[in-house]
Amino acid sequence: MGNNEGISELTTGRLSVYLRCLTYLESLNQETVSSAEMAERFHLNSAQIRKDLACFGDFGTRGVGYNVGRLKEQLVRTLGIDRTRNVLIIGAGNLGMALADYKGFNENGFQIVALVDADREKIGRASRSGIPVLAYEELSSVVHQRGVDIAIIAVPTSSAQQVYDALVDTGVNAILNFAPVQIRTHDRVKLKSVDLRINLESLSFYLKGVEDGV
Amino acid sequence: MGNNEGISELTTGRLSVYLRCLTYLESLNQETVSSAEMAERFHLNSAQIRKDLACFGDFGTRGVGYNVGRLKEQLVRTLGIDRTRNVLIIGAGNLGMALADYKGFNENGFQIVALVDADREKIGRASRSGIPVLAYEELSSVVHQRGVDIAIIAVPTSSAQQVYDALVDTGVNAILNFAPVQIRTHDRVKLKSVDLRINLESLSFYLKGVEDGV
DNA sequence: GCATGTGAATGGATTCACAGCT
DNA sequence: AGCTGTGAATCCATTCACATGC
Repeated sequence: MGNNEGISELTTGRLSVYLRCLTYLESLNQETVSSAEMAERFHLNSAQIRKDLACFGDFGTRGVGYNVGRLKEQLVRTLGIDRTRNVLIIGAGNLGMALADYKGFNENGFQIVALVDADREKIGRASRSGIPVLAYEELSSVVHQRGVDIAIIAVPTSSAQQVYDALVDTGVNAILNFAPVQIRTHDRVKLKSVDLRINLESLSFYLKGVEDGV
Repeated sequence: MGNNEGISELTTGRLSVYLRCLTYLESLNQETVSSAEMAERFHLNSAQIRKDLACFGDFGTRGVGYNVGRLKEQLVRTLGIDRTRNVLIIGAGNLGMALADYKGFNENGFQIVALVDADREKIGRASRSGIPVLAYEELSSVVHQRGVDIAIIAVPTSSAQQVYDALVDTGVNAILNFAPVQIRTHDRVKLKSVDLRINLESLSFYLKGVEDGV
């Protein structure tokens, strides 16, 4: 089925965290782990771990805990990264190029297949690790020919909305946006935004509290 | 004073969004805006806008709305970006370099003062826009001499925790982390993490639902 | 005995709905 | 008449605490 209705993003975000913890435990050759031990080691809450995992099945054994390798496999499947996700980056500027070569984006279920850019100068080049820059005009055919599952928007703010709209038209279902704008979204397509500026401002707000508070 | 206790991060994140919306409205020379109009235009909730703003004072006028310029000024002050925040990036790899030249990090209250790296090869160079790469060994003196307010961790996962600890020792109060690890935190220091991998996995989870659901 | 899985309880955040001001 | 500011109501997430099963 895929009854993932009613699972919050907070929960799925934590699944990613658990997966990472399990990978670490596996590297230590640990066979079994209890929710209490995981909570202790990685500063999490044991009840929350159990509840999150229980959304997707009964993975544990009462009196024993969870089998590290098995639970990890299970999470990989739950997160849908047992198959490879092809990723396309729109915008071959500083950020786009850096993301293309980012390790975490090119392993364990994800693969950057290409970048696209509208700048003639950039087309035909490649990132350091050899990921090619293609023509933005060819967006639609790139998406289809390379089987793109996820698109990353790494263009300037001013063109982010139109890139988003174009991507929706190509039929891509999931988009990660780095441009600091309030995108006008389309229902079918899942959008996640990483807003670097908001993070900095949040830190600034905290600093102000420290400064003014003393 | 600075009674910012009890203000959630969700709220401050939205303040950043409102600030951006107001900047846009200002560029349109709009003098006044109601919470209902903002909600409509930018797909927000009007009651939430009012409640968020009311945490920091009575900025609006009943029957009229909010004065765009005045509210914007107010938010800038509330977020503590009326003064300039000096930012230091640790790690002059692809990501660090890209962030150094990122526009949003070098305007409106933020300024990247330098990068530091442990790699002798990189020290002495500069980013495209001319931000210098200094020696990681000099971390503490760089922080003090350049008046660093915020540090950005852009090093590989394996050294993130030790960089975090070193930063805490220098006395920096706010850190933005890009390494995908569960950092063991220190109370005094505010940490925000941007985990790119979690975002991709969340999109993958969504895609799995679409695929399996049909 | 021990740790999971879960209903019940708590705690937050969002939304509603209206009193109060312009 | 119109819109803010806010208590009350609702919704969602986290945590507690224990019955259940190994």
